[in-house]
Amino acid sequence: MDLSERKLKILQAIISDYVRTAEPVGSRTLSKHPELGFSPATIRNEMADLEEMGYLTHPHTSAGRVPSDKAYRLYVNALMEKKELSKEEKIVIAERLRGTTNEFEKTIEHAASILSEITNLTSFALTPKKTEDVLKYINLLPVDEDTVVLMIVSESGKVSNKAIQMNVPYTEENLQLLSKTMTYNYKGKTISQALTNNIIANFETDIVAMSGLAEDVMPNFMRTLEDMLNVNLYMEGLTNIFDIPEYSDLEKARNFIQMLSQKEELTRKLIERDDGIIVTIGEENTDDIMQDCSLITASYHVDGRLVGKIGVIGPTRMKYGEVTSIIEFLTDNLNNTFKLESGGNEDDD
Amino acid sequence: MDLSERKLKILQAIISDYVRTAEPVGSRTLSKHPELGFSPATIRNEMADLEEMGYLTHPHTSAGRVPSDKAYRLYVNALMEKKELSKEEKIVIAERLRGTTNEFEKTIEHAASILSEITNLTSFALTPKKTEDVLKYINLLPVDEDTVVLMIVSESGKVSNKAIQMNVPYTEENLQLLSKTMTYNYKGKTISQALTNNIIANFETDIVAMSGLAEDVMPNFMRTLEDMLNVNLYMEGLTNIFDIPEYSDLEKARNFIQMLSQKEELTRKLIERDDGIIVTIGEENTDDIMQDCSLITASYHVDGRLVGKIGVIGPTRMKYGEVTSIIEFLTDNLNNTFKLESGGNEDDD
DNA sequence: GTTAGCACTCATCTTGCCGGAGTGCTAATC
DNA sequence: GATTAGCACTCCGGCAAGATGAGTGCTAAC
Repeated sequence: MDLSERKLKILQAIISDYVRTAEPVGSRTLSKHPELGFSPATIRNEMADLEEMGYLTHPHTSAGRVPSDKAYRLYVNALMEKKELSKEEKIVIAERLRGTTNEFEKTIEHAASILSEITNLTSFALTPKKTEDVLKYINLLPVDEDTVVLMIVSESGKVSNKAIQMNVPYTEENLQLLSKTMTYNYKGKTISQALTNNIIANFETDIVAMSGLAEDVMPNFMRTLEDMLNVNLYMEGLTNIFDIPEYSDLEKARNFIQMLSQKEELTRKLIERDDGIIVTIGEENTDDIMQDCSLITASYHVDGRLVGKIGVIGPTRMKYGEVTSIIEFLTDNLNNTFKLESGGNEDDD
Repeated sequence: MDLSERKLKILQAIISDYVRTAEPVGSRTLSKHPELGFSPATIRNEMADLEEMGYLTHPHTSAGRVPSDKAYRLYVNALMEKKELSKEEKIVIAERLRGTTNEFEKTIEHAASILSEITNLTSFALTPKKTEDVLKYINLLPVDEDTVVLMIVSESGKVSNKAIQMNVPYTEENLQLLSKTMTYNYKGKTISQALTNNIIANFETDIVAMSGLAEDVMPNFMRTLEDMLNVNLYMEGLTNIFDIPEYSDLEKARNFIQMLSQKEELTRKLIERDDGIIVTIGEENTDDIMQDCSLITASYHVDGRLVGKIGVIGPTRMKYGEVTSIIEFLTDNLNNTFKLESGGNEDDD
């Protein structure tokens, strides 16, 4: 059941009108489109067909047509033209992104805020999950009698640490030995590899004198590794939702904001999305609560290895072409930023 | 112009009714109050007086009376009874607070979430500003040829660090020397003292060999100290606002949420509030945007020295007595938690 | 000083009406 | 056979009129 050229044109016109105005589109309005030289009646017939095929719906008998999720899907897959950003726009975005401090987290946060400003949608950005980050250096430092600081440095320049309360007395020598052993065992391993490889077992047999020390240190080491995997979620333009007619209903606005307030859950959902630019439209979202939203996410890369996410969430009625172009440009930009300038010059915390 | 006993009683009844129902209170309703054995007409006269004195307002002629901010202020200062929490409530709260992991930040976050749940308002919590935190130990650690990790440990157990890209080559010996000098100079100083006391000047004259090193390190040291002063703002129950009749207007809800989205600004405002339980009602807030909100904040202490904030924000029509009692109990609880268990057992980040 | 009574005000809810936008169907037209 | 004009029909949204009811202010009586 292929769509005729004409049906496609009509569908496209309906989508573009509806996206612009948020009003159901009628046959008369459409017949005035320059590319559509047909009378309203003809268009009505075509629209009736399109409705039967599931591409359009009808809020009520005497209203115009509204695109269905299926129509948006078709649009995104086939009809949509990616809007190439103008030179000026590109410059503005690039400038604003570069204008930030060169702190990693701040740059990400800023990218989200730019995105929400340009698209007038709610945007978010997720810092990379450091599963693939490689351990470089582990050290244990004496602070006072019963406190030792564990420090872990990774290739990406991230430094993590934890103050450990020691239950057994330690000597500086033992501490150094343990540091070296740990570095020897874990250096070059990714965090996720390290997490599945607890070397405490070896200690217990190998070096009896250190087993007590290791028992104090290793659980903390593991927990710190886990902490290193934590990602930050930045969100911007939450109140943009109030400008969107679809959410002029208080109950809907509430649900939307409530959904976005559940940061842990949201983070989980965003992380598990595939890489690249992914568009999910309305019902395609597995989540009940997101059934009338569309979500566009993209991944950016740090050092070509760590993967973060950035994207927008908004009503199914959104400018898919424009938004994807912007996100694409933005992630390209981030990829470059984090390729060239990356190194140890980033911040912990 | 003192208020008669009777006027006070009437005012109190109006406030308690209005807080409960969110509806303007009429004379007939009031005359049915058990403590108010007067006819509606008498009460009307008194209400007219109270209105003249600025304690009541009138949405329109044929509506009941609504308390003004001035009335709430009087209520909070003199009329309100602090509601002593019941044993069960106390136990529930204490249990839930204790049930969290013993990570500092998580506990604070959890406290905010408990607070918003119990009060049905929007709550927030601010981690302590560490201005008064005392430096304990500073170390510089070689990582690779041009990377050094700066580590700062404070009395409160906070460990901060920063990977530094070195522009000049270093020797391990120099590094140690600099570490020691810095520790010697800064140990026992508070962060705010340290920030106003850049010792780089001394280096340039004293130890020429190290001046290059210090020039690389010191700016990073200062920046890290500044970072250590950053506080985290947790917010919970943002969508509770939608349950409050005052905010059933979309525009108002939007403004409220927009205000709370500006985290930096909000943080600043909260920090600069006085310690102890502070209630600001409606117009008392210096901020335009908060003129129809009331804000209740309290401070909690860590180690008796560092001060954090916790509180709620909601409509001026709120249960001041109940809320302040809850906040008081919660901060007492936090104070105890952070007095006994504090030490080095907290997390960075 | 207190209260009953009464006229008056004003918001809100209900109802009915009308206009406009848009549809579906049929018959005429190209 | 595809296209179009015409027309009856549907439904939403806005508006006005009227009814309702809560509450007030004032006056006069208790």
